[in-house]
Amino acid sequence: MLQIQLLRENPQEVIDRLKIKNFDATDLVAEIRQLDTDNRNLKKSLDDNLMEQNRGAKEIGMLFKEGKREEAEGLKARMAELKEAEKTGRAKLQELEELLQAKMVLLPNLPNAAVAPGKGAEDNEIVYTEGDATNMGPDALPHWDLVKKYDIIDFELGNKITGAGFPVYKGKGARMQRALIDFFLDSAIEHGFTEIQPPYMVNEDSAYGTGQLPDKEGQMYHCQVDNFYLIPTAEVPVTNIYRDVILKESDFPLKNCAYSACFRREAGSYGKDVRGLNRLHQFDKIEIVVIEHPDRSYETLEKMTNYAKSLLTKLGLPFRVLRLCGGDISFTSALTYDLEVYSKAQQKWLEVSSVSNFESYQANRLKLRYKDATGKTKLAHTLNGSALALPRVLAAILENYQTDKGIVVPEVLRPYTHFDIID
RNA sequence: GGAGAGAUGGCCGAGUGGUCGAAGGCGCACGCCUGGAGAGCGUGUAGGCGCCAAAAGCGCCUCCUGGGUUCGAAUCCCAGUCUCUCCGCCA
Repeated sequence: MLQIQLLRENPQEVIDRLKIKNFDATDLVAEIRQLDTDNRNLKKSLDDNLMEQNRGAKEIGMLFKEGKREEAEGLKARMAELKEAEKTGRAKLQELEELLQAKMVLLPNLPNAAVAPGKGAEDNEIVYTEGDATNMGPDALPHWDLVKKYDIIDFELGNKITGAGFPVYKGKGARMQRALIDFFLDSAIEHGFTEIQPPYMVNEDSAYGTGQLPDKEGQMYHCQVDNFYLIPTAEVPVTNIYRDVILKESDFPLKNCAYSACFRREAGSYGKDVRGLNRLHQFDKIEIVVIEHPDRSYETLEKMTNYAKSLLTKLGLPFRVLRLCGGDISFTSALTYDLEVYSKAQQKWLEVSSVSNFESYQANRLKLRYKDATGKTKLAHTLNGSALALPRVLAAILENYQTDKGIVVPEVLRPYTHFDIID
């Protein structure tokens, strides 16, 4: 959520910058400003009422003590009037506040100045490429054939047990998963991240705190009996650690990493992109989450992106980095880099990481703040990124490392897999 | 699942109708003291919102949450949530 002060002080800037995200905020901003004014006026009159009541109550106490009964009774009558006005004022204020809040969450985060305008994925800017992204011969198999050939992932079985999008990893497939998780976690720890094992279900407050609610409700699995949500990413529980927290400046940066299974309903995605490991309802991911001082968050974004890049380099996968354009960047992000690996058999770029700076947008909802040098409380900045999401990394490894003899395990993973080929 | 106890500031803990945003202690910060440290002494130490150009100042709200009683609620009543203990079940 944006800070309302921004709309008070500089509404035009908000409108202009949101244009980059192809979002026309003109009417919404006007509406919010009106609501905000009404809200403050009402609050003022309610406060005045309450002040009179507070004073009156004290006075009545005094009057009774002094034995001035009639005077006290007279005041009581006045109090009854005030109370009546208070009731209507309160109801109206609550209504206004809820409406204001509901409108505020409709405003996306402002994009950073580096975000280029654009319609969609095709307008993203390639800022870096690495490795050999040429295609393999016509004999190269896509991973959904490879996993059958070597019997390491069983989609049919997942179908039987649960449904589409819940694959079963078997034998060396399962061990590859475990190796990747360990490799990613160990690397993150080496880079100064603290490992967290979060809950896989969160309550409503947490889902709201990171912005999954009220918007993306349909994207999460909901456990209705207890009103819990299955996490779509570890970002949700890990960031919510800091909900309602006030940090010291010296606490920055807070660097956490977490492995978790992620659950996504993916309502509305069909077609060829969902084939094999490309899009699943349950998948594994290592997430890095950083809470940072506003002055340093962009520096940190670069570091996080570089860190994610280093993982792909070590795995020997060709990849590129995109700076997302206004049309493709998420609602809540100010600047996002996507990392895509090249899958030689599918002849396609696959997104394996997305690293974003949310600036204070998430922090505002989370009430995640810090005290600055002068003792003022201010909103912190939050950042997160995948480092990395497993299924597509695995898909790329399987495809790019296939040989006549089997799938060669990338060097860095061998200490974790304890085997060097899948055959 | 059954029975009971509880929820107060960063923490511990007092407070059962008004002068309580809240004693006292711990912690923390600053100052004095010291060669330095400790001890000791002193001062300060929640958050949100509004009025104000801003600071100062003033006002409102917050003692788990939401209602209620009352002129007045941390304190009384109702509902809910959470935590703890015991029993049962269980990886």
